[in-house]
Amino acid sequence: MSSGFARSYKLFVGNLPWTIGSKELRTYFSKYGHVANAEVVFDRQLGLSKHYGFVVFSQRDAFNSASNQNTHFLEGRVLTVQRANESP
DNA sequence: GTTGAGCGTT
Repeated sequence: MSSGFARSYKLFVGNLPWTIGSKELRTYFSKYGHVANAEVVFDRQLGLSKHYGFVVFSQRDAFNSASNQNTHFLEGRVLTVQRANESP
């Protein structure tokens, strides 16, 4: 079962609106629990968001709550949340 | 000012 206990609870968040930033992302996921770090990937060449980012939770409870829902809503848009590939 | 499919700038 794809189980995997990672050292950090990192989630890959995609389908982000163009108006969303790391702070907005952290604020949204902060509802589920304490967010250790949340950042949206930006293109250094263009300076625009890449429409996806990463959210790291400090507690498994927060990660569990967020991971329990694969579909999230932010600013009226649907966000795709998956576990990051960083740590298998 | 525009766009869109994906696992990254310090």
